[in-house]
Amino acid sequence: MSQRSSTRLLVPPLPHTLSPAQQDRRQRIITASLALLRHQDHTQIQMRDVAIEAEVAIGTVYRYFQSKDHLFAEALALWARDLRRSVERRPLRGATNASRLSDVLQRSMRAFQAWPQLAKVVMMLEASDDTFAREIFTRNSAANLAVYAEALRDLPADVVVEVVRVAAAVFDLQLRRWAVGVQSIAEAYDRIERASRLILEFSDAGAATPAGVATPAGAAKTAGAAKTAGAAKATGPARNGRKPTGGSDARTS
Amino acid sequence: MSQRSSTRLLVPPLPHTLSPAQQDRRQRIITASLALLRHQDHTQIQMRDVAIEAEVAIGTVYRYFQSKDHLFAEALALWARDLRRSVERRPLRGATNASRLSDVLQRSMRAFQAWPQLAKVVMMLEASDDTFAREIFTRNSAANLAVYAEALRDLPADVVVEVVRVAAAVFDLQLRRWAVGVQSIAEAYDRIERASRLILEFSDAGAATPAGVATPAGAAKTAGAAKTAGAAKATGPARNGRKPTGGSDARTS
DNA sequence: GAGGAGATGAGAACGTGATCTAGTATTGTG
DNA sequence: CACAATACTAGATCACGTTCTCATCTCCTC
Repeated sequence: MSQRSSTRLLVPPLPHTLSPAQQDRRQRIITASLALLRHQDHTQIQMRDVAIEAEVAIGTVYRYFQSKDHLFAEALALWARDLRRSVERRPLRGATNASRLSDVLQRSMRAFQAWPQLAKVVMMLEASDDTFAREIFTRNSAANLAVYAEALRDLPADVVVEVVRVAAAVFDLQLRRWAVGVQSIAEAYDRIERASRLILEFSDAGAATPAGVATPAGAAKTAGAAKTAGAAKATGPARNGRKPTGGSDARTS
Repeated sequence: MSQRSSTRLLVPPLPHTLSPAQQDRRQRIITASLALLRHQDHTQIQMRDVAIEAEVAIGTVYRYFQSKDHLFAEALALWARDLRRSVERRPLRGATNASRLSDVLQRSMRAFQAWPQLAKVVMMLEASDDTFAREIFTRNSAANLAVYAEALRDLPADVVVEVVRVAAAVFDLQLRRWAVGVQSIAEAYDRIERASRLILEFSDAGAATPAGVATPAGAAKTAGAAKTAGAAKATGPARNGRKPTGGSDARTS
């Protein structure tokens, strides 16, 4: 949390309980934060900046959002919802589970590549203590798992669950390493492909996988694949209208 | 970083360039932060508290450490170095790569279980912008990879690299989910075991692995394994004196 | 021993997330 | 329409990481 121990008694209202004018005001604040995020990291955006951009008082920002973390969690969620529509227009590529999994992960990575400031927001939210921010972030993460699962076919449900968990872990780590500058975006793509193959090696053994785990030629091919992966991070509801898996995780906290 | 844009010209000196009195003072600050971390989260520890505990002025704390993040990165590193000695006294358990990998990961998890505040420190450091903190944290992460690699036998070097990267990603995610309360410690152990088996399924197919990927009995066994895993997170130099793998990653930033 | 350079101490000051205050505007109810 | 309740505004204030200031101490050199 922040510098002043929390004594505020009024919690942010649930969005659906707001009047139309309030919903508009709340949304304006979120879009203002995204607009500012286009030009600078969240660490450089002050809440007073957001208030000015949204044309509300600073107290109004805190009326709707518990904290800066909470606000940026909603901003990330808004971005993710918008991106769902675009990713639904592009079917996953690949003849094997590994290649399709790699494809969806690399699309997600590519979306962040286009807006690196959001990667830093993810980092922040992963470490956030704010319970409102955490809820929103957890829902997003669960939606990610559902989308990753759609890349997998002909596997038992329990195996799918495990695979997408490992895949999500890999993605998080690669995103982080890129976001903090420890590795290049090309390396991130490469590692995603390699890990996808490793994780699903048992399931794709019978498929026509031309490259092994660690061939230099494979690395070059990966860079090419990254170029052709055009969609964004798929974080929305499953395409069949299924509930996001893991959604109950957020409810237990 | 923090509330005041950084204008300080004097960077923290490298520890080995300090006089004996200064090294003692610096170390006192680090141990003071660890002592305070025994009773509260790092978010509740103020730098003035650390200064008082270490019996130095607040300016002296900032003489040796760039930021609060930097200080707690060194505190974590000190803890990790101490724990190397204890993990070196216990050979890894298991007849297969998956079981040995699971063992070392679960030992690491157990060390955090004994001191949960440190898990929150890891979360913070993963998102930290402070370059000094980042360097120390990156070195630690690289040392982790080296230790995980020692659990793997009879695998090509490039496969080992890939496996330990995925394993580290899984560990990070499980640690985080437990630290923020999204899952229990038992679940974290369980997921570590499952992921280890999944990742290494291709290599352990010929070994005598009695449990499948998702048996309830396996889950119960995992809890037992956690009880017997007594050592801490092995983060130090490789036992054979080998250089930590991935160490060059930190040098490139 | 004297003097200078560097380090440390004590505490003030700065900056930004977050909370509070007093006045004004809007909405809901009788 | 009048009044009460609620919401918003503008800006002051608080808290803690961080930086700065001035006085004092320690160490080194001549």
